[in-house]
Amino acid sequence: MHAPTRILLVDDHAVVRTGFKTLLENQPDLRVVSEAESGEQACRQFVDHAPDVVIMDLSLPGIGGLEAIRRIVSREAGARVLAFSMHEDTIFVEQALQAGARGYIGKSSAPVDLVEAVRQIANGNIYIDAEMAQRIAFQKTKGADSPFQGLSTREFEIFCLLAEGLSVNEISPRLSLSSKTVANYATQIKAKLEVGTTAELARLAIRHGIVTA
Amino acid sequence: MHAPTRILLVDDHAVVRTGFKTLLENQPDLRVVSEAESGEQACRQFVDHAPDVVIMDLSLPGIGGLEAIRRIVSREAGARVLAFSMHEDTIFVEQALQAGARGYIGKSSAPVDLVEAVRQIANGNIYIDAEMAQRIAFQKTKGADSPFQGLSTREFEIFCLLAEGLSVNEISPRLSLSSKTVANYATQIKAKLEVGTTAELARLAIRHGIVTA
DNA sequence: CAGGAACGCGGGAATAATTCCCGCGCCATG
DNA sequence: CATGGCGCGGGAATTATTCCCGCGTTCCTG
Repeated sequence: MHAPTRILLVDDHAVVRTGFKTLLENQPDLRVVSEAESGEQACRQFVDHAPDVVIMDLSLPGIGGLEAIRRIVSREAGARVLAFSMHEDTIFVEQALQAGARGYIGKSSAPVDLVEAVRQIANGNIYIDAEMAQRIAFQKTKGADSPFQGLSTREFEIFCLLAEGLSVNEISPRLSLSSKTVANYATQIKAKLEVGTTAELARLAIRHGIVTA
Repeated sequence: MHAPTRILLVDDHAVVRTGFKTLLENQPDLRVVSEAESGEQACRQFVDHAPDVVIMDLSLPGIGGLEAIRRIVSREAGARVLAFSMHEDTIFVEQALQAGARGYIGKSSAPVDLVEAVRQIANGNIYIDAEMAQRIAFQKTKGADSPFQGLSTREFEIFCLLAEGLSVNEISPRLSLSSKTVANYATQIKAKLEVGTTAELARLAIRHGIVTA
């Protein structure tokens, strides 16, 4: 029997944190040794407690979860971080893994998956929410690394203006184009980005830092 | 000793639900008798189990939490619903109470507050997250208004869905409304918020934390 | 309790936007 | 030099949006 896996739990919602903690500590091989409710705090707790696994919510106040992961991993390259997020967008998974996380569980994960994920990560493996993994794999085959790479220059330009909230009829004079042309581009852009509405398009742009909210 | 308070727990995140349940059932006087992960399911579970208290997440798939509260309360005027949300904007509290909720706890609530809230609601009292209550009170005195306070309940609900990227034709079946009605609301909402496009509307919503990017 | 105002809902009709399909010219790349 | 992507936009059909209207309900308020 090994010593229990020591966990640092990071989430800004106290109720969620408590729930997670209770859930994890029902397992004899897991122990929550520390909690944090912000990215900054998480970094400090990490150096103080040197946990085996960090469970990190991605949507944190202050520096976000992603930045916190980045800082932790840059300090300790072998750090084992399990990212958690309510968001179902695959971009968060990719971002988290990019930042150095070893695993990801999402909103649709069953509680048992959380426990399993922690064990896998503790053993040095990676664990990615099955549904998310599938969706990412699917996207890769379609060649969509960054969703915007598929856009041509003109398309991207118009995409930005749409995301900023301009209408087709505001864009066309600005670019000295027919409104017909801009409308056609807009249709094409939405198809390429797989969004149905300009609101979705705006959110996508904001997520990627293309425009500010 | 009374019989334990029977609770219906509604949240679409399985992990959160499990956490809440564990937390609640550590209390001898509380019992989770049923769970639901969508508004529709919540309505059905409500009639099936007639719980003493419903704990309702406001951000649900399908019909939202607000709509679910409205349906439950319209069926059973005395229903005791405790609204819960991750959002920190006071507008959600106001909307939830408007819809018929008897209480509200927010993201910053401590676990003990959740338990306390349930007990208060079960006793027929109301319970509003202290921080939220203060902020609302403060806003009232200040006359400091969020641009959304001019929206009616229905308008706000549709505003959220539009901001999330749903089209008029996706919203109308979800709320059991004519697409004509939703389209009319959309026009009205854009006029009230002084935006010309749904992309602007989405950015506005994101800026105010109504929806996430 | 009557009157008014705000809300929720949706039809009708005109207008505007979106979409699909098409063609043209350009220019780079194999 | 042909092939394919890009930029540009017209035509036509389809949808969406908008403005205006009415109806019923509810909730005050005088």
